[in-house]
Amino acid sequence: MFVPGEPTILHADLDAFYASVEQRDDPALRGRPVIVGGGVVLACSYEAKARGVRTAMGGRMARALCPDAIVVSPRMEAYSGASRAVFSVFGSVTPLVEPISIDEAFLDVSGLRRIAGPPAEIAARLRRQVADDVGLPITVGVAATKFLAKVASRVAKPDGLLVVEPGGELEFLHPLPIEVLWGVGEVTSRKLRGQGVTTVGDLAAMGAPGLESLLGKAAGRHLGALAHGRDPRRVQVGRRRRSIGAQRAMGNRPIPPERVDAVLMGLVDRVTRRMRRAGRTGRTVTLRLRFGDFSRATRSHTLARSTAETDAILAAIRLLAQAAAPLMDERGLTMLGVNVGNLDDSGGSQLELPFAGETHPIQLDSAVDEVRERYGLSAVTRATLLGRDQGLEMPMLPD
DNA sequence: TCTGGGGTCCTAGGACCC
DNA sequence: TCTGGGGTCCTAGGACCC
Repeated sequence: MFVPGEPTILHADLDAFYASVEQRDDPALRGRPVIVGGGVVLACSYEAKARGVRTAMGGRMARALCPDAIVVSPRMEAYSGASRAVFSVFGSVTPLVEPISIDEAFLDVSGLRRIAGPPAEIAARLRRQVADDVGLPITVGVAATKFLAKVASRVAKPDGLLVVEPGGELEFLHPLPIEVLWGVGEVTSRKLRGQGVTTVGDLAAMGAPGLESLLGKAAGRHLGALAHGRDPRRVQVGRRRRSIGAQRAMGNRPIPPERVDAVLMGLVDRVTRRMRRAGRTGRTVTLRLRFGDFSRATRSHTLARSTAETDAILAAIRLLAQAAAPLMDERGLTMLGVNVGNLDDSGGSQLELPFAGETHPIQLDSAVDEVRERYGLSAVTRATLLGRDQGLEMPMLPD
């Protein structure tokens, strides 16, 4: 049975984020169909969506649907800058912010009624402030649970605000198509529709045993609960990433065998740099492959110790690639990816000191001394010599 | 229309340990 | 000589999300 609760969770979601940033920065793009990305559509403005263009669609089809669209290359720095500005607005509303991606987050405003007014007012102010400070449209859903708040923002898009009032949750939820449920993608949708289940209400009426036998235990249980409006998940602050990866696709052209090692070196370098910058180390190294027929494969290996060192991770990736070579020959390789998971903290922030010329253990020692002089003896927990390109990495104690 | 790059979580089998 | 039940970790694959 569903127990209605106070709508105190906000789901804030920027509208057509990349495309909106482009329209903000170039007045000539405003009011016009804008597509970000060339080969595939990374994002598109609502004017383009109205013509049938969708995220992840092939560029050729997008241009066919909307020949007058303006296609722009992505500017990732502009988007992360805009994202930081928006999250700083979130942070001014409440410290209880759970980021979900570059352009959306949950906010828990349950304790703020006395000082900031009811959630609906907080949400309206938040939207105004993002518009005024950052110049971007944002939609906010407000409800008693994360899931309902997320559905509310989806229904309210674009540039909207929707509060799911207590007691009205199921009335709001049950007429909606099953695809609004988090966890219903193409495959699950097909399975459910095959059973005549098309709305969330249908799914709620289905009962746990049928659902679990159709979709598996965890997924069945999860979706059954959501369909009844049950979602006990709290807004979590300070969640950390569990894996870091990079990949490289070559369209439908195969990657020649003699290029594989060079691509892998580039990917490993990208991943390990990002790991060191984030102060993370990892143990499980995964090689991801995609082939001409769009089948996929992964090969992974777990190292004895957690690391962010380029050499150690590259060595593991090379062994995996060697073992997978027959597969690549057979099916024609079109994508290579490198992932490091099983992420640990390496114990705080870290410092990279680039050296010109050869690195040497003595330089490491003097660098450690220098850091200790500046920040105290306990500042350096570990120092690693990473080789000429990487300089020094020194995980520091948290501050 | 063939399909980018970054992630999360779940399942299932096998190895290994107690 | 044969053998239980429970737990953890690792690997591979798959669905899904933005």
